[in-house]
Amino acid sequence: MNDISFGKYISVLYRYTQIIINHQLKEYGLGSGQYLFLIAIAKSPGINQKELTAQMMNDKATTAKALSKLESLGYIERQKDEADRRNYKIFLSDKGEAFIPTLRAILQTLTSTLSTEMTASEIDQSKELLDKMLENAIKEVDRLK
Amino acid sequence: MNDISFGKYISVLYRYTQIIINHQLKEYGLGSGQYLFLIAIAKSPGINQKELTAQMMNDKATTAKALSKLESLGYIERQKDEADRRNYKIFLSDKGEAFIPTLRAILQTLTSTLSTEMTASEIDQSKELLDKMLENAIKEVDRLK
DNA sequence: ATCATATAGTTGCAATAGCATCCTATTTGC
DNA sequence: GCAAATAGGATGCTATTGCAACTATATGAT
Repeated sequence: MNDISFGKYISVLYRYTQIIINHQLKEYGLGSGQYLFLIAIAKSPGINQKELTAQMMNDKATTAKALSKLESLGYIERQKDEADRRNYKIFLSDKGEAFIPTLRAILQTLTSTLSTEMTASEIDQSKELLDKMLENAIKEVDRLK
Repeated sequence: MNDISFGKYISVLYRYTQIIINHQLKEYGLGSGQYLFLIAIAKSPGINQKELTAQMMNDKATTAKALSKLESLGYIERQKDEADRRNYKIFLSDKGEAFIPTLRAILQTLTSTLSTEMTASEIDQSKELLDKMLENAIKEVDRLK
């Protein structure tokens, strides 16, 4: 009946959500590669790139590039950590702070869009199941490294 | 409790599954960008690129590039459709046919990995919920175009 | 029959992302 | 105290992907 593999579901869903988010962020000069970093920085002002990389679960190179773009667009500022000059402390700029509510609204809209015609309990279930799959994927990737 | 957005779940899960699949396909010269095409061609020998693009839900350029790679690696063959010389008919080569069982096993392993510690009914539910989200995403993307 | 339009596929470009490597600053071991 | 190892971050390269523009073939309206 439903013989579509998880691999395909995840791939298509990812690419489609990218298209939706890119479309909504375009007018702010941002793309799908940056918005999750803004959310994370808003939650933890002064965070460094290593911690951001861990939270975002990506490569440190990806973090560096996303932050470069956010900095050049004026959404964030990087301050050398004088206590350990290998680190930067990352903060939202005023422009970044001002954008956060808009961004949260955009993300809320995306969540609503994806969960159209789903009950609250189905939404919870979805997150739980995604969470389980993600945990399994993380363990497998750890095994590979 | 669980305030991770769908956007982040989907993004991380996609990237991690890519890492897993890339790792498993590496020894065959393939990457995550090609394997779903092989599955689709195995199911519909002689399919053309437009139909493949529709099934894969991606851009026709992505299809063209994936098929170029599969062809240069010897997994598929493209025959001009003499009835309409704009089309190619896509077939698996002998090498491609021979690889399909291996590929199916790899995908089965991925599915098993992702669904570790999930009951059969949770797996079904996951697919149903992914399916709903995907339908919603498709509708939204249609709206944007 | 001809010319406009539509369609299948290709190519160029840009964005995202991971891996490997490099650089500089810090820490550790002797 | 200094050499070696480690750590945070940057850079180069490659793969995947989407969009836009292009080519070549086919269809349709006049």
